[in-house]
Amino acid sequence: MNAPMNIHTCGNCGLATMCLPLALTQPEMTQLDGIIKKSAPYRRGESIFRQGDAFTSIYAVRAGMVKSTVINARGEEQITGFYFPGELVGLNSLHEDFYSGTSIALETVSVCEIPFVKLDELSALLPELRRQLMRQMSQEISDEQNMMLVLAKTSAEEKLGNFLIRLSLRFKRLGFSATQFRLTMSRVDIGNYLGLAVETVSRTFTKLQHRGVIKVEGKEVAILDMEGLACLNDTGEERAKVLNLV
Amino acid sequence: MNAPMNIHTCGNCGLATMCLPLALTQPEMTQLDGIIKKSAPYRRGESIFRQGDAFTSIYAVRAGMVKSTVINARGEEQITGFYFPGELVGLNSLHEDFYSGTSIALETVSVCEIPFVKLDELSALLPELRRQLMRQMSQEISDEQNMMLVLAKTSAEEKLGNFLIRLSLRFKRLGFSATQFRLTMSRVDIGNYLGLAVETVSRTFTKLQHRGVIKVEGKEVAILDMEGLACLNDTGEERAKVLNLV
DNA sequence: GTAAGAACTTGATCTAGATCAATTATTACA
DNA sequence: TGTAATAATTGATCTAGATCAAGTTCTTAC
Repeated sequence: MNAPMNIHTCGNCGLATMCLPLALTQPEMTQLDGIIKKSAPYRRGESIFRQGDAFTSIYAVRAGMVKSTVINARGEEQITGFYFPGELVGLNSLHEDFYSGTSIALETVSVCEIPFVKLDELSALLPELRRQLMRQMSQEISDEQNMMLVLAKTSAEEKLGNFLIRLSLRFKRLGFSATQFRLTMSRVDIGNYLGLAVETVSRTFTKLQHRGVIKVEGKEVAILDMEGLACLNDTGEERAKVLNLV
Repeated sequence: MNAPMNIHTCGNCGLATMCLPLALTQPEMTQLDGIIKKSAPYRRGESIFRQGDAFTSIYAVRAGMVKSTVINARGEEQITGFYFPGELVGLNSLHEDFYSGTSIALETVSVCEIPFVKLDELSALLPELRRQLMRQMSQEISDEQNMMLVLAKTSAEEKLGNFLIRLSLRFKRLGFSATQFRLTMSRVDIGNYLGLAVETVSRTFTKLQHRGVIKVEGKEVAILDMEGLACLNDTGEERAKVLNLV
């Protein structure tokens, strides 16, 4: 009974089952805890690390939402992803000596800082830790490929629909409502991420609302017809055309 | 002197320095060789694995070029990437029990099949192998984020320019000419990958040629002005407007 | 509580690139 | 070596979404 309850550890973290400690035994979790650095929470707009900083650690989000951005060839900021609690930030940088992007808190955010050298060493000893790290990297590759599909192939409606559904799934995984949630990011951020002008994002929200698929009130979104939101492409598109234009 | 020279091993592979064996010692390479399965080369159009197959192995490309595809929500095939010799295919699937996409040989292709369970076990013993695997995964995350930028933000010209430059860099890395190469993939494939109609790909090739930035003859491409190709966005765009319209 | 600035919405117009259609090159195969 | 079949180019037209412009609503700080 040495560890007071108010100290945050992997063992008492509700996210353990969707984060690195997944499948670790108690003593293994303690080992992982041993290398994790805690830090003061970040406030809205603060950066956890910045593009070009020396790469030292990856970060597990513990509370709040984080956005990742890079500066593109044109010098504009481009959002490459949003990260929820239980997700790892910085995995795109460990092949280099510096962070290849900037991570910014979208609200008050707590993270676990995991020095990569130590994580790598520990992953030699703990097979489940190693495998979970790889799985999370693989998952990120997979997610990004999915995002590439969306960006390359789909209309504004489908992009936004897909975006909302993915948010919904992640809220659900965290134990929140899958059908009603608050968007942490601005319309500008959404447009930036989806490759759409802000105006288009706004108009598309309105359009989907008129169609009865969602209900929007500022940042509050309710998904009324999950099925419909998922099928804005084939039947949905056709049905919409029929309903609106004939 | 037991191993005959004509047997392919990591030790005598020219790609070793840009593939998993990077930084391994000779005996370590031999260990890695021990788990790698060789197979007959694949012919153009043949699949190395298919979406939905049980996930068992990742593959290192040894010769030829491979494309990765997935079937999207609309049931259409979408290309998620092209893989050169020295690159790993299948990293996006190791968080699941089945392959999340299909890999197809674009020409005659040789691969090294690496059973993942064995690779994982070996990576516990060989720190440099483990780190290189992670680096290659991280590199892929990074590349895909870059691709997301391109898809989300840029014009047809910039997309194609970026595509050609990335091909160029990879040919160069393999010791081939960075300024003159043969496109292995069709215009349809390029369009599919970049989110453009075939016609637009074709027209954009023509446009870039007229501008003197590249020279195209069917599948043969020569980059005449690398700088210009890289800057189709800012100055390039402006200059082009001035030259063409005023 | 309110003023100033963000963030968001809506409307009007313009354009890059999709789509449709036809022609010309390549490739593959008998 | 000739001929389908396939791939690539070019032209004409159409449209989704960008851009420009003008409100409106929400935040935040004093």
